[in-house]
Amino acid sequence: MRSRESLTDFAHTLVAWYRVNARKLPWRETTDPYRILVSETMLQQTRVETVIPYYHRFLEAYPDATALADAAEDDVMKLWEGLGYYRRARNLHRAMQVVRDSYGGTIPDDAEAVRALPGVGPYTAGAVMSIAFNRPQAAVDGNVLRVMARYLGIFDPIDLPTTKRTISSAVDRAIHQAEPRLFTQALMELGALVCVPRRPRCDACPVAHGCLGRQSGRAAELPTKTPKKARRKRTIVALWIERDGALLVERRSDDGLLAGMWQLPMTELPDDPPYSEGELFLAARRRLHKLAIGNTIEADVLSVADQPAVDFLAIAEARHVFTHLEWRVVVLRPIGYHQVHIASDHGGAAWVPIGELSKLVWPKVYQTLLSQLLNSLPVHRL
DNA sequence: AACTCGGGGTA
DNA sequence: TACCCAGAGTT
Repeated sequence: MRSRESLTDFAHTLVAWYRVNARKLPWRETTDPYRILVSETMLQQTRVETVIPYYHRFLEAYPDATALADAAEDDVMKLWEGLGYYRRARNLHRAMQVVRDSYGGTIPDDAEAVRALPGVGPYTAGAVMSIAFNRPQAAVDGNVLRVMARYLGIFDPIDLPTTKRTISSAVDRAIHQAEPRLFTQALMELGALVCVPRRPRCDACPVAHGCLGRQSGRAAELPTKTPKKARRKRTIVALWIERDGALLVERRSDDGLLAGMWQLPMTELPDDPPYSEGELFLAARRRLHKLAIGNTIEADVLSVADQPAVDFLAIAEARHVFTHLEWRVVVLRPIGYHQVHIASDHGGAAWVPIGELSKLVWPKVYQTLLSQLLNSLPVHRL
């Protein structure tokens, strides 16, 4: 481990570099802990350029903690739509309700209280404490893990808790040697601009002289990570059922993937692809059957779900890659019967006028499919 | 310690 | 493709 002297030099050099090279970012115009927390939450696993427009819209709608606490969850989700990791939005909403109810609407200058808020982990707590309150508490994100693994010459995988602790304690010591607010951002800024994942720009690095990774000649190989499992693939059969200018849609479960968001009525096929067209149609027929149970329609057609009396037309297809999962979504439109009488209270589905679809919160893959289908298809009648 | 949870930019 | 991004929560 490094001596206090070298950590002091490291901290001072880094901050001096940051004062000259810092990017101008919206959340650097303030030290309001609420705004810092909003930005840090949005920035979790998300790039700066992606966050900026969301940050502006969100703070315009909810300028302070109480405004967010008082908002309806669906409205909060609508502003988060497309940003991903939607649990972040629910947790931030709940966190501000705690702040409203327990702290009078002001985020407390208290590390334990901040860390206890929903959605606030070790990194975000450190970021809020150091950036907003200028307290010497380490904020260790992916940038910092990479920078420190290289600077300290750590070849152990950075995703291991023990490695994270080693780096975190080094940063905890270093942050005392400089102004915390600047040091935290300087370390991340170095990772974003100079000590980048591939081909680090060591020639432009202010602390290259003390970097063990560079001295070993293997800086670009760092950090190491444990190998991860391959993504599994799934096939989704979704139904396009339109009637009188309304579309049949359904809401996802309140927990799990894309919790509470809207989608076309669908079934996720149980196994890995590939599936034949016949298997897709069979799954679609079964889903349609569930939607139609208890209704007057086509009892003769749908009562025997496995009989191919209803046919389908594939009208759209999209692939979507999640972190641990890959979807192929096939949209099928039933043909071969005249009318569908499906009440909104069957199978969890609801009829929504096409003009009002945009009021709902949609996962990206369904946004893509809907815009394709609503723009390209002629108005079709069932 | 492993797994879940989005979406997009980049080589 | 594969990796990575201002990670947190659950099991």
